[in-house]
Amino acid sequence: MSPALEARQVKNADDTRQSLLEAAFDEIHRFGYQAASLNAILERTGVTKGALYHHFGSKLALGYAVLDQEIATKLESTWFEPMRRPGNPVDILVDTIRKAGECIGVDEISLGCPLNNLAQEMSPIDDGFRQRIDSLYRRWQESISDLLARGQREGSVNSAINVTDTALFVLASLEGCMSMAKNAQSHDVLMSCGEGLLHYLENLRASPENQ
Amino acid sequence: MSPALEARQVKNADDTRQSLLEAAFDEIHRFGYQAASLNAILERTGVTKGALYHHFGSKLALGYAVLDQEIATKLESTWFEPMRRPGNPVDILVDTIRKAGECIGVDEISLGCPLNNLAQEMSPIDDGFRQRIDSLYRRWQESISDLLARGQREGSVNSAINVTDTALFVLASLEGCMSMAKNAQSHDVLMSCGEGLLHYLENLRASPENQ
DNA sequence: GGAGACATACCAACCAGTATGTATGTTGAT
DNA sequence: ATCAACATACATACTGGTTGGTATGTCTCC
Repeated sequence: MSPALEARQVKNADDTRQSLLEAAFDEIHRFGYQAASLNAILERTGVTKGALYHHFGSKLALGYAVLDQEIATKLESTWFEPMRRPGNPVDILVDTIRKAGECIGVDEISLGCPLNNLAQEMSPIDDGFRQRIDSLYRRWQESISDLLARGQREGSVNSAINVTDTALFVLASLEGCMSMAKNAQSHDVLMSCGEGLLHYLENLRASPENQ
Repeated sequence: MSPALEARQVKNADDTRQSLLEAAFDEIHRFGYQAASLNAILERTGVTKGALYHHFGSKLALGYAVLDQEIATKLESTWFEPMRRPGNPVDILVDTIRKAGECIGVDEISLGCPLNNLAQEMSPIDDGFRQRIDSLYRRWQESISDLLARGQREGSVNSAINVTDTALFVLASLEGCMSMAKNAQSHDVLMSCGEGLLHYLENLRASPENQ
């Protein structure tokens, strides 16, 4: 009975913590970190300020936790994990990008990529944010470069390209396309900009005579 | 004597206004629009709050003025104007990008592109900002697509590409490269990411047999 | 004497953060 | 088995500081 009670209490505490993280993610996604209001987060969750400061020592700690937990897990499931699956690397890259682009709503488009939002806002003014964002971008870049490197070993990706630099450019273009679509608030812009990226990716395939 | 005195007074007023615009640009560039402090701007310029509200009706009006005047003129001189000059279009594009990348300091890199910063922060929460930013991006895209279209007419650019979509992707990649470099706070990242873009631009040239 | 170009003093709203209180367990000694 | 001591997980009320904005006064130039 003791472990059951303990489990229930712990789960309730974890629930409040999680609901705070989710509300904070949304608030930050909408207004940015600096303009995010703790009071607004508390109002939406029904949690009190005492509870918030029990779980997170400061607004900064809450922001870091949003990055480390909410944003990192979202990236893992929609980008990193699909890219580890077997298959033709360029096909996988194209599929992952296309799938991410297709299943996104107009409201999500206009809110933009949460990671890029935080990067643009916080990296120049807080090194804690910057380093956390940097490590996530590095993992993202590595997911792509690992994929391309495998393609080179298997002969499906042009062996002349530098996979590290190419992965960086692909990631930059990806974020750039989302930025343009965000400001235009247009799914069409995302798609026609994405077409440019997909066209670039096709050029990465090994030319037939080399295969 | 009368016109001279008038000129001096008018010039003083214009000077105040201009120094407010410049300080506001810098403050917004550093901290974003929402976190930009009017008091900080006043402190740096030595202008009083009464003077600020004499020239600008609100913080929003000041923000719009920074976009319409400061940012727009900077874009014109470093991007739009060079692209209207005669010469091989792809060469011009490459030169303009390379030149912009070379003469930028590390501190400017970590502050990022002022237009992109404002776009990411403000476009979802204020339509006045969004529309102004959108029109600037459209002019930027047009500068590029006009250049590419001229190249197609002159036979130096691959006639198969859609110049509008290509210009959009080039612009997106450009902003993406600057975003990655901003977060990495690294000139090297800007350069190696920019190499990816320049490599893409080379593919836009008309293939020899078609010339 | 009236308009342009400020200067000074002030205000209500909001912000992150804190001090204090409390209800509910958990634990260890008797 | 019971009770004191302690810890967790909050809840309430408050504080000092900052924010954008305004009301009013002043000085100069035409």
